[in-house]
Amino acid sequence: MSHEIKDLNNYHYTSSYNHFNTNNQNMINLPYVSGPSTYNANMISSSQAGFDLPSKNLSPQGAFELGFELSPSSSDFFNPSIDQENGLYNAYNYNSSHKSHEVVGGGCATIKSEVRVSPSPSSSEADHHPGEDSGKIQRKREAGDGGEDDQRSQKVVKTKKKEEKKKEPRVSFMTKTEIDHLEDGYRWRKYGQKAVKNSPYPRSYYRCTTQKCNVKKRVERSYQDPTVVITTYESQHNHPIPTNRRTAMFSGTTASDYNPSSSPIFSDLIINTPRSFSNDELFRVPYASVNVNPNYHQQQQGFHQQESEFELLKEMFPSVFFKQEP
DNA sequence: CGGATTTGACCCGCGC
DNA sequence: GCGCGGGTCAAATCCG
Repeated sequence: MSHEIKDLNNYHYTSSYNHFNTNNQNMINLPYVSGPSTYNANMISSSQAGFDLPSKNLSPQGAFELGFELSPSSSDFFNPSIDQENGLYNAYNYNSSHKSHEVVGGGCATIKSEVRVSPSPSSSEADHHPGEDSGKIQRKREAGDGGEDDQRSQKVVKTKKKEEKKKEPRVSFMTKTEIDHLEDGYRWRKYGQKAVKNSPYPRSYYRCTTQKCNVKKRVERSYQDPTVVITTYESQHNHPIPTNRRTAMFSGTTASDYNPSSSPIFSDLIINTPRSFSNDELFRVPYASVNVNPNYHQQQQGFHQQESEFELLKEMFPSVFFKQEP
């Protein structure tokens, strides 16, 4: 069955931000909000948001704790570190020494659907992400081409795999929704499903259907809170959102209409400010891009630091930042 | 009929 | 070395 919700108004809504959803998805206020390591902690602080957090989450790291408890694999994705090699998130001035205090830095966060963004480096030794797709495919192909070269090929592949693993940015976030596969504007093909240890809920594996785009995402439901869906994106899209997939996120809201402080959307989404990522930037800049010219190629042209930061975010969460033209 | 999903098999890395 | 768990493949199946 297709997971597309073609008939729903929220078709274009991104899963992770489905608190914007005006349709009936049984969205429930999430009592915790957190950002990830890099974006995260500073962006959203659950413990200070005044939610009715479970007692176990009352610590500044409450949200993280929940995330880590969800599943062993999930915890990897919330690893609050950064890939210093690819430097992908360096723009956020992340300092790993702050990782245990990032959440503290936040102010008030009000959000209806939790957004846990966690660009996790794959470089960590503890970050075990076996089975990198490209590597496997290559391995199989090479193995099939010539038997004598198998071992040598495999060694090369293994090396490549390690290198690739180090450079795969991951972003995880949790969404309170009953929908398993949430729309984010891109087209995905499900290529696998596995049972998750200690969880009655399976984990689904999706791959971006766009050619030459090796972005993958995993979707699993928290066994502790079945209403929470954990989505993990791996790598970045190298293409714009498919044009036939329109993001209705901001439909009805024009550039002139938009006001972060008064918007019914963002009035519920007040995210803490990362050290190098202010609220103003978080919302104003993307909107500027959205409303002025949501063109992918222009995204490619990061003119300064702020924009480059948003490029990453926009790629990670395109449907948050883009309004696709009809 | 083409594309998406399902699902069992397989591979790999890691821990013991 | 072996077992386990995560991740992927690919044939079968489903569906519009």
